[in-house]
Amino acid sequence: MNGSGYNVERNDHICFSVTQFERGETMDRRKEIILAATRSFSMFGYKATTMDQVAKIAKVGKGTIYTFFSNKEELFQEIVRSTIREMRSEAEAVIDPEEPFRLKAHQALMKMLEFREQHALLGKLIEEEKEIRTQAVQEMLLEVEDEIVGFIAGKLKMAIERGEVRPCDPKLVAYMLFKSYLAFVIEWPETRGEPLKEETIANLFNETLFRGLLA
Amino acid sequence: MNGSGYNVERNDHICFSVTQFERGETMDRRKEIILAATRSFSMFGYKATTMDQVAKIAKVGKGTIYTFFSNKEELFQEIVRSTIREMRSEAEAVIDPEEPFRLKAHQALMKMLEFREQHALLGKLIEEEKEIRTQAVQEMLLEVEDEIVGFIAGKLKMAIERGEVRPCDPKLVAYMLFKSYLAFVIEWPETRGEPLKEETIANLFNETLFRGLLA
DNA sequence: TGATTGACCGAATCGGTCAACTGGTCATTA
DNA sequence: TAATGACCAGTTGACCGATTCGGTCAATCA
Repeated sequence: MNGSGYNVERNDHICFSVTQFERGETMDRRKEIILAATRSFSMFGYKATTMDQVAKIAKVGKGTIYTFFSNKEELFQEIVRSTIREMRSEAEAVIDPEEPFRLKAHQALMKMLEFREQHALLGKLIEEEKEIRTQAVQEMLLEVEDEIVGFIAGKLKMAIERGEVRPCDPKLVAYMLFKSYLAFVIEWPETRGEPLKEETIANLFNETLFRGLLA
Repeated sequence: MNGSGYNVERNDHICFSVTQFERGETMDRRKEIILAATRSFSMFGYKATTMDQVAKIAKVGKGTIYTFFSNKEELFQEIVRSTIREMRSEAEAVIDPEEPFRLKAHQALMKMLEFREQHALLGKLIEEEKEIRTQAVQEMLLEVEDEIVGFIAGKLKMAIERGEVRPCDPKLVAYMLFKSYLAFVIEWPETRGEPLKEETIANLFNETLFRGLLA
């Protein structure tokens, strides 16, 4: 653990021989495994994904997986965490500190809505947590929620200090934003059939919550 | 079905003899059954409530229940629907048309938070749907969601026409209000341990969403 | 005579068992 | 020496008899 909010794994077990590393073979194997596992987790969920299956799709022996990841759960965590890291850095990248709060919020939201594949993974995991309550999935989703809510809350806190946003409890508002986002992106399509247009969702947030937050 | 949004059952099977009806005995039996079933559904949920149990609590023979309700699911629907009707009329009662939108919204929200404490039924059903996915409960909760979202959307539409609320898609905003409400009332206590104070929730809504909706 | 009842029935559910599967290891291989 | 897949122990879920439950109806009651 470090103080930045991310868990940085101790990767002692990843020790490349120079030749292999130079030829890029080891990284390819690792990447293939992650790619295969990501696809399988997205399609079948955590529990229904077998390590044999991952090995087969990645075209490696099962034992090879265990030279990179100490067990199934760690492979899973690595995938979900790097997904979240990627989303976070893209969000940061799209936020221009010079712009007003509402525009920044709108742009960040639009950027998040672009992550279709990542949404597919999270959607599958949420489904699995609802239907079979896999413990590893439950724990991971809680971590994801904390991570995202914490991120949003941090941004809100700064905006409040800058006087751009009226004083409020950033944690609660961030929680509301996150849950509303999930409701529209994941739950609405499930019960109402058709997913909402990205623009529709972004405009809705912009015209209600983002507007209501302004100082 | 009729057009008003409620299902009005064809009650051909309820034919009172004049004497019994005058003595109020038939209505008492029906009420006792509904009371017993409401208590049992609230305490144990739909699946764990047996018809023998309901008959015992209501102090009637099991067969008597089937003279009023054609099966367990219909009894259940009758109870949930009348609970929703009650919620609806309590909400209507607390809304003073003369008051400004934000105050009405705030008061209705407070009333709902209060209602929830007195009526454990819906909370129990949400718990059951999450834990054992009883189909009858799932279907009923979807109907409840539609009913409530429709109700809120109607109020919003009127407020928009009155010029009190800025133009927006009432269905989407109502959905967001409903889902946020559930997030704070049901999910927050589950993952964060302590439930939020009613006042905290109501103020949060008031200071963000309700404010953002104003024309 | 018509309302009420609870014993009864078939269907659904439960708990217990065991074969099949899965995560993880490690001796063998190239 | 990195990669592998046969192998092992622990877990799972398909299967099955026993039990419970929703719903019926002939007998009872007022």
